[in-house]
Amino acid sequence: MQLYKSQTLKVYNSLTGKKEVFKPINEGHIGMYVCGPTVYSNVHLGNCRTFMSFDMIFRYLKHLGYKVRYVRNITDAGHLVDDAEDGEDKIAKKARLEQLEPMEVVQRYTVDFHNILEKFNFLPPSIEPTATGHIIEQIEIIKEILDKGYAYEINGSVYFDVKKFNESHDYGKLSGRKLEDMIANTRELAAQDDKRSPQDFALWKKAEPQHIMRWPSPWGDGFPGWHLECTAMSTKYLGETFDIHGGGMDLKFPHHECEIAQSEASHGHSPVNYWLHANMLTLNGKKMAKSTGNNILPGEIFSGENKILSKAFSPSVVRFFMMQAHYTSILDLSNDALLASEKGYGKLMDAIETLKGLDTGTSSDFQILEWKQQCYDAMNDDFNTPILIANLFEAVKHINLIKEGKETITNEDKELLTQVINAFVFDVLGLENKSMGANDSSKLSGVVELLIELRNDARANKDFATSDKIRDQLTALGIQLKDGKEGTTFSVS
RNA sequence: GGCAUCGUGGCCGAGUGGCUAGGCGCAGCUCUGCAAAAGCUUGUACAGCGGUUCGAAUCCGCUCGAUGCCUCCA
Repeated sequence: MQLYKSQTLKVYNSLTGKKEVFKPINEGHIGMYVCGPTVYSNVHLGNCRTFMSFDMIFRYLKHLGYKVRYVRNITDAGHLVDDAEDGEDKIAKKARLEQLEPMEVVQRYTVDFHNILEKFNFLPPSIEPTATGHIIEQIEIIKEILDKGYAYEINGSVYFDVKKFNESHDYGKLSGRKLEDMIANTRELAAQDDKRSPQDFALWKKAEPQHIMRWPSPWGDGFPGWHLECTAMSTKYLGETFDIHGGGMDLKFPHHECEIAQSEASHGHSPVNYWLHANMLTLNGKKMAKSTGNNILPGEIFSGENKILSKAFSPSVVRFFMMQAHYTSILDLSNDALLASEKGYGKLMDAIETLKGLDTGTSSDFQILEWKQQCYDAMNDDFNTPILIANLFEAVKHINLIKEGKETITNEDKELLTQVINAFVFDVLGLENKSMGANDSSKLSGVVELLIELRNDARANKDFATSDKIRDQLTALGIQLKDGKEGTTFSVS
């Protein structure tokens, strides 16, 4: 039997503002769409957090036995740099600045994006479609919206008529905005453009002669509006209504609001049952911004080449750090916080190593089944990874007590514990055991075992000068010796 | 200016109308030749001011502060 039949998953739906029992449209199957990156520069860490949250969600849904089609797009066209006047595409602008073909920019940063995600141990999505690969689908949707009367064409561009749409639909229901308020608060300096009202947004933009990214359309050469690709691609691969749509909080308005409007206008019904929004990452309590220098790239964390952190941190440690916070909370990254996570991560991994070699007995002091359900309860409560991790540390405590001979565990329970802990740590949280222990390279392991033996001989002879020299020099090399009841083990940092 | 979210102990970060979150750090103890590791024990909280309640950090109001959105943005 699939796990989802016995576990009740609840998710926080941004659309209703409530935690709701999750029920897919087709039993056993889930369609999930997440807004991916615009590939005009290196992915920054905040981006990674959002995608990591949905990677974890994807992993847990799969763990529960669902068949998930996870679509995460690559935006390689369509996002405007400024509003009306030059109408220049972000990608095109970067291409001009770097003297590259637009697709060269796209390729470079797509590769960077994939590299970083791989380091973070992301699962690849089921489909990773690009905006430029779906121009035809986007044009089709524009036609439908025009046919239904919710858009107008002017000077080779097509705009979505928000006011008209709002007469029969609720524009703003996701972000809790009222069109009247938006109109009242419109800034004065709205530049000259063809829009009937500032709230309207472009479905198709006419390309000026110098604009290098352009496609033919019924309205002339141009390029698609910046919200349309997600509607086109989610509809194509997941259908007109699908289960989960995710993205960063900052996309709630206007991006996701516009997606809803486009879908409702063209298809006549709401596109998504559960809207999930991942929250922002701040750096030292402030928002990340290139302009202020309060910014860090994932690669700079892994290499340690940055001015913000005292040392390098591995992708797994960063992942563990992010999993220690709930995905809907703002998370603040700082040196102290990463340092603390690194220690905790090491403790967890050490315990998983210890578990392998644990002696078993005739009874268990640790109620594994009860604990196991607590782990599921945590994840079922809107993917509460911090609580899951707290539960994992409960297990760590027992593992260490058993190792010290203060508690016992049966063989059967040990196997169950191993299975559950591996499932949650590696499959669901997506952590990797990069801190090698004795299972690392056998040569290193052999050498350290030899040194441990020599040290123990020295200790037996009360030659503490020699034994301390071995221990201290190994420590200096990053190899920590751990004396226990059952002998000495080591870990490499 | 408008909308939204949030404000927890030395740091990070869960949660909740009355019952230990957890990690890191600090202190004491056990173990150790000494340490480290591990275990045990302990302290320091719920932004401020009012209100609802038998009882609120948890609900309501106000104030202050932070973050996000309102223009592309995970």
